[in-house]
Amino acid sequence: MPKSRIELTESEWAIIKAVWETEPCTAPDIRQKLQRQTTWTYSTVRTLMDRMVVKGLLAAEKVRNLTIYRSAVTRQQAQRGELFYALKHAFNGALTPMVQCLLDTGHLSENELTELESLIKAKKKGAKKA
Amino acid sequence: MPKSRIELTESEWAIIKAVWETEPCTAPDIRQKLQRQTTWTYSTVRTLMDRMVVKGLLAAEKVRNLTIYRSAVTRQQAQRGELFYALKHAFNGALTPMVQCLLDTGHLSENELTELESLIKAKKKGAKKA
DNA sequence: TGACAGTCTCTACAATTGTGGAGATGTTGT
DNA sequence: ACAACATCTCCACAATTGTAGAGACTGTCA
Repeated sequence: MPKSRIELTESEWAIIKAVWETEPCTAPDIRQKLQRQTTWTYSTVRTLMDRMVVKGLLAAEKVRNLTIYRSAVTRQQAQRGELFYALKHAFNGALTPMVQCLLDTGHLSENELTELESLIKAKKKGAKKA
Repeated sequence: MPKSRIELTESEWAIIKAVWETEPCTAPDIRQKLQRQTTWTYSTVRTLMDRMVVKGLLAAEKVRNLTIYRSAVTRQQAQRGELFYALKHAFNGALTPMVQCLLDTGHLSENELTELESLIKAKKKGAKKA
């Protein structure tokens, strides 16, 4: 049961996404990976990653003089954290208005809408069984 | 077209929600309103609100020695900002996975699911017309 | 007309976040 | 053995965020 409330800053999101795709990895690896999106120096990346270790978002391990990083939270966990944050603060925990807002705002194609419908249907079926 | 990217901290959410419900209002009003949730002093509330004015989240007006505040962004705008933040960072902009996550995580009753279905249906219809 | 209560202004300070420089150290090819 | 390079460690500093005290100002009721 890792971390109940996960909240990431924009920079942290950038880092952890790169880590998920690369782990196990080093700070230089991540810097490399983010080269297109940011101009962060090694120091910057390193500092961010070390702070994330302290927060329990990443795990670090020393091998000789190398520091190997791994994620300490899954993508799902992080996604949920973000979603809950929005849900709780912006929508006072009410799901339906949130989805409503999503529908109102997003430019959804008919296909996507249909897809959502099937998601819900599937969910309904699952719920019934359980 | 006010503010494109709206992002609020937890404290700011607390404040602006109170403002939406009370505006026009003063800092003491808001402090009062938040009494149950926080133990903020007048100074704290005031500082927060003034900073929000600088950011364009609130508007302030002086009447005699009173400072009257109003929201400068609508609830919708703020909600969208929060939602987009999550959407962009946690889900790389992909809506369907986001809804998926919502469904997976939230403990939705059958009723709520049905409600969501009708939302989508309505949306579909609207989209067709447009 | 003075004591209060309510409000304001100004200032401060610690924690977090964003960013990165300087210099030490370890690794390797020649 | 040394130059070149990759990586690390340590430190720094500005901006933002959370939190609030001290003291000035004003309107009001006895």
